[in-house]
Amino acid sequence: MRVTAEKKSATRKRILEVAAELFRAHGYDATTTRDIAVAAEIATGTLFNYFSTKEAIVGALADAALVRARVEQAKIGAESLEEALFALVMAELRQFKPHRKYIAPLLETRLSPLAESVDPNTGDASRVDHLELVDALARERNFGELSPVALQLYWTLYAGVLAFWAVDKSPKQEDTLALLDESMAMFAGWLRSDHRGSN
Amino acid sequence: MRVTAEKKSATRKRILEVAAELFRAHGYDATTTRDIAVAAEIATGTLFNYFSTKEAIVGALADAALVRARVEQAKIGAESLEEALFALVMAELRQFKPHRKYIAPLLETRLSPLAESVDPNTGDASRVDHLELVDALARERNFGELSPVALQLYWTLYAGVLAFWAVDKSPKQEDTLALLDESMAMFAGWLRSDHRGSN
DNA sequence: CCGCATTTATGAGCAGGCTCATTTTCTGGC
DNA sequence: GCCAGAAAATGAGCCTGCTCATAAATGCGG
Repeated sequence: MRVTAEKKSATRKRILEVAAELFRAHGYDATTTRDIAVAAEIATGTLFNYFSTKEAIVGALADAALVRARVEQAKIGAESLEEALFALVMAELRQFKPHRKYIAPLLETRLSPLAESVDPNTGDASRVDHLELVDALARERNFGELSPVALQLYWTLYAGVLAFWAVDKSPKQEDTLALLDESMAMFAGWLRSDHRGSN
Repeated sequence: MRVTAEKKSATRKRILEVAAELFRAHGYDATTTRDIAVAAEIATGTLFNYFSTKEAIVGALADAALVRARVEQAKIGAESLEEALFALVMAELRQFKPHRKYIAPLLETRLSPLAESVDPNTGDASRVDHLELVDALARERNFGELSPVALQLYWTLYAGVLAFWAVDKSPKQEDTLALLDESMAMFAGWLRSDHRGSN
């Protein structure tokens, strides 16, 4: 039973490795699920015992990156809310970087609030996690609990930054930094004027 | 030649009509291109002589709605920038309303800045148009020309509102109005503090 | 060791978006 | 009318994500 469990997780790992490699080499669309299965030395059907969807494979790669980003973020001390949010997103972008070329299709479906309508046990756990962290960072700095509208606005801005980053053609994606900076400044400024003011 | 041209545009119109009807009745995914072709009394292949993609059909429906929205918007006089932008987006939402149930898949690909990377002669004409109008509205009210970052931020907020609206479950989508209001207030406030201040 | 149950792997096959070689329809000059 | 060339229509068929009936593999009580 243990041997089998190990083999199973080894297969899963192998799928993720070969998929990442193929996606990086040929892009998301040009990599077929059959390609991945062959490279991982399993049957096509078996692939779908491990991941319910082609997109779920990229999703798993992204989740792993987000976990690493969270660890990185926890080490950073930031004064203002702007700085803390900036650092949070930067940590994620650093981890996403190797996957930048093929992660776009995932971002579209995963960042969109359109995805939120589906049942809550799906992959929007990462969104909930992220928003909880943002809320905690705001509370630590004496902003009240963030309203649903505030969270929605934050998420929109966050999604906008990631989407921009995915296609940012400036040499080192420095344009994304500028956008992120302005986005977080805008959000924090709005929070202070529109919310604290009425507290 | 003229007769033919008329017949061609009649076919196009017929495709759009039956597609809208089928999408409304069964949703975007459940409606196949074969269904549309049968309902329009043409062959599957012919459908793709008129629209290069299934999504392009929804795109054409959306474009028509946007044209009507623009007409509606031109009639509205608004004082502040917030009010003008609010009115602009409201006009679009009113026109999109009949298509709300099936328009979501289109929004994902069309609103995302991810789409901007492709060549500029594609469907992002509507984005350029919209942003030019926003820029004009801002100029009329003595904001300077909007910077690329400002336009990017605006577009992100706009996309966030539309995406929210598409899945808004409040009875009359009144939650969308609140979000739109806050979004535009945030944007206009940021414009004033961050940009005019340094002029 | 041996059935037996449960879990996992397999690949033929389906569905649906889209293509393209072929056929049909149209047009303009004689 | 009639014919050549252009434009449009056609539907068989390709590709690819995904499913599902079937077959192996594994674990376990006796």
